[in-house]
Amino acid sequence: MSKNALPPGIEAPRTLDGQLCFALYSANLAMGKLYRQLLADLELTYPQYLVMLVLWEGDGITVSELGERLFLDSATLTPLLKRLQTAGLVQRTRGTRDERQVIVTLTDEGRVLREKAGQVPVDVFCATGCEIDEVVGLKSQLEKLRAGLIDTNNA
Amino acid sequence: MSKNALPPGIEAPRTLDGQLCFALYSANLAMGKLYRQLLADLELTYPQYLVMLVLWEGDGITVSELGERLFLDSATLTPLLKRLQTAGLVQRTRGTRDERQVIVTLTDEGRVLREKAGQVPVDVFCATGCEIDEVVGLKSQLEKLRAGLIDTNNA
DNA sequence: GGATATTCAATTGCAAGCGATTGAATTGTG
DNA sequence: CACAATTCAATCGCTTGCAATTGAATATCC
Repeated sequence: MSKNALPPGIEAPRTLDGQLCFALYSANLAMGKLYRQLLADLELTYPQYLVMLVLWEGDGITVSELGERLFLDSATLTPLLKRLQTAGLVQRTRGTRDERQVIVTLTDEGRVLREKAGQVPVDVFCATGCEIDEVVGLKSQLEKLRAGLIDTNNA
Repeated sequence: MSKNALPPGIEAPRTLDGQLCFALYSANLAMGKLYRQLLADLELTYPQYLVMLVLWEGDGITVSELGERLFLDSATLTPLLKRLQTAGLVQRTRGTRDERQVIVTLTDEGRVLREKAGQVPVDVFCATGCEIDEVVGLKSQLEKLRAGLIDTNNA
């Protein structure tokens, strides 16, 4: 059962540019391209940067916990974390209490990288060409959308 | 030169959840998962569906034109179009006037699929859990963001 | 305790997405 | 006309992202 219906007289869009999904899809692609440039110096990809953001907030967490934060699963995270480990930014150790778990920890090098990454959010904000209020509002609208979509997916 | 700076006293966010990029990234992932479900019957992936949307608006266009609409390049589109061709939805023919170009045309089967896809946008709207006004506003905000980002990328 | 179910990370196979390059066709310029 | 520059699609190599499965460790239930 859907929460809401289209109001009478309103037609669902049939064109690419009429769709919310495409605005979301293409804005996300554009954001990814921006980050690729900004992260080139750090030798991080965009998803790798998101993982590092979580770890900079607090490391020593499991792959599952990382996945819950990022809405990703082990099929995506395991190879990504191996690459971060190869890059020397992260350590992966089996949990002692529960040997099924893998605990992800920052290396010193990984911690140091945080400083180098400090300018990235500022540069991103500048690149948006939006006012701060717009960015804040857009973020919360996207979070609401995400919540609605996830809610529907699990219904 | 950036269009705007952070207002004094406002700090750039350092957390994952403080970032616009992550809201965008994760909302886009959630949207992709929804579309995967909705498109399963049609045996289309999400990007393939976007390509079909363009072609349903008007086919007989080149790979480049498709790429301009979708903000994708041939490295992404060529393999995708080959899969659509294998699926019998699309024809690819070298241009006669300019043999560098490849013209993408719908097959009858591809045209028929349009009807089956008619319910998708309605279902997506329902799944958002948002009001129509919110969706419309969010779409235009995302388009503005996209424009700003692309503008910056090409600066 | 022992069988069963669940949880966790890893793996496989596939489809994007893109930087970089290639080769062919066309355009532009002298 | 000839030759350089440009355009176009295709290709290569790499990194996501995910459904489905696997195997090991743990939890649950009788």
